[in-house]
Amino acid sequence: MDAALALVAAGHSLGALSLRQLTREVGIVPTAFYRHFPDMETLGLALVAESMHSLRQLLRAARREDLSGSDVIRRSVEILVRHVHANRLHFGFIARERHGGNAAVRGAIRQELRLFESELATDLARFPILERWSTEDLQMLAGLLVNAMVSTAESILDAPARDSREEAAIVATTEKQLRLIMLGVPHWRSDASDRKGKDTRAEGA
Amino acid sequence: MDAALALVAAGHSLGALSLRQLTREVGIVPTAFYRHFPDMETLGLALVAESMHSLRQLLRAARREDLSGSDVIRRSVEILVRHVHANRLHFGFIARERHGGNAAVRGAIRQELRLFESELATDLARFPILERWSTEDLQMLAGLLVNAMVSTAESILDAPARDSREEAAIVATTEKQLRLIMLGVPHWRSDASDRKGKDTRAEGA
DNA sequence: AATCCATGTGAACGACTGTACACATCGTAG
DNA sequence: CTACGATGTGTACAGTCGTTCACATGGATT
Repeated sequence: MDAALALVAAGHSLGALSLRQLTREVGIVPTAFYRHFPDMETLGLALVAESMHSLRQLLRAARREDLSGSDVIRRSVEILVRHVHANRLHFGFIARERHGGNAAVRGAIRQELRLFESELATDLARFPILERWSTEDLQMLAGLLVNAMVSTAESILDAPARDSREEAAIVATTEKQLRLIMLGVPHWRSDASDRKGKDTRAEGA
Repeated sequence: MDAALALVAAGHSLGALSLRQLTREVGIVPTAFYRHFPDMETLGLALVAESMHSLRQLLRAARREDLSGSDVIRRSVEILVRHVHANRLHFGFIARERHGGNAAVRGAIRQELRLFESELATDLARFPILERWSTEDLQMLAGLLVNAMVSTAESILDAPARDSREEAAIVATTEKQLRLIMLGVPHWRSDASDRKGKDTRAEGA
């Protein structure tokens, strides 16, 4: 599995990765692959599971820290960046295969990401400002945040080298974006979402 | 190029697409490929250019409509959805290859997307609420919006069928997210972004 | 009418691919 | 000590791959 992650990080998508290449990298003979997985697809699913474990640890790390201060955003992003670097291969794999190749792998990633959003949503519910938010709205917010998170992670991974100036710029922009999102939170009214029908459908009383 | 788009949409990433497969789909002999492109990579770059043209037309369509009303968001998302469906293959190609395979193709897409963000930023500048925003802040906002846009497009493309209930849910969530972002805009103060250094660096006067 | 250029063809090559099968090795549980 | 299960090896085969080269064709330019 490590070899597969390394090769995927080196440029191939999982679908373009040949069984023989993989076993060559590991140092075993091609047929030995079948001792461990019946399929490349099965390998892919295993890698999804492993990578998602890394992602969950990100949430757990965030939970451990006390994020109640005024610089929640800065510290959250910092945790994110640290974890992306510590698990480069896992994050890279998810980024690559999220829309890339095999349908089953793609489906697994999508489902896991949805689950991840739900987890984040329940964490968000603990913040005083979000106390009164409905579950759906929390989910919506979580989606927005996960989205920003994933895209930041992808940008960092694409950046040429660690500790580059480019990475600092990415982080700064992400922090700004999160701050802008959070500025809207106190003024949010969920029911405004149903107003879009007000022109076409009369609403009595 | 159409055949390549079709095959990529059918599941292969561009890197996993074989020259022979492609020419088989077109109905010509493998060697005839070289009459048009020296490389698969070159084909990829051509497809990036073509697909980006579709994206730009999205902006142009948005400019044509008068978006000054109170339901800017709803109508913008509607334009997006319409264009995604009208150019399924192009959007799908970009989504797939953005983090997928060939490094050159990936680089081209990233660069073009940055350009696209800049275009959107200058369009945003025309809105009265954003009149006084700095260029960088506009770029930041544009990045956030493009991000949401791209991710919405990807979700729509992954949704099972057109006109599905799933798609309606995606659209609704996206509209909510955009509305939340826009709620923050009136309260934005750019200089707050530099406050993060206030602990470590003394700021006189 | 003669010529050229763009496009497509066909055969051929050596390299790589996935997978089947019989066999080797070796740590460990009985 | 023996037997077994897990893991790896070697050989083999038929299919696909990218790329080469000489050749065909047919519409447009002269």
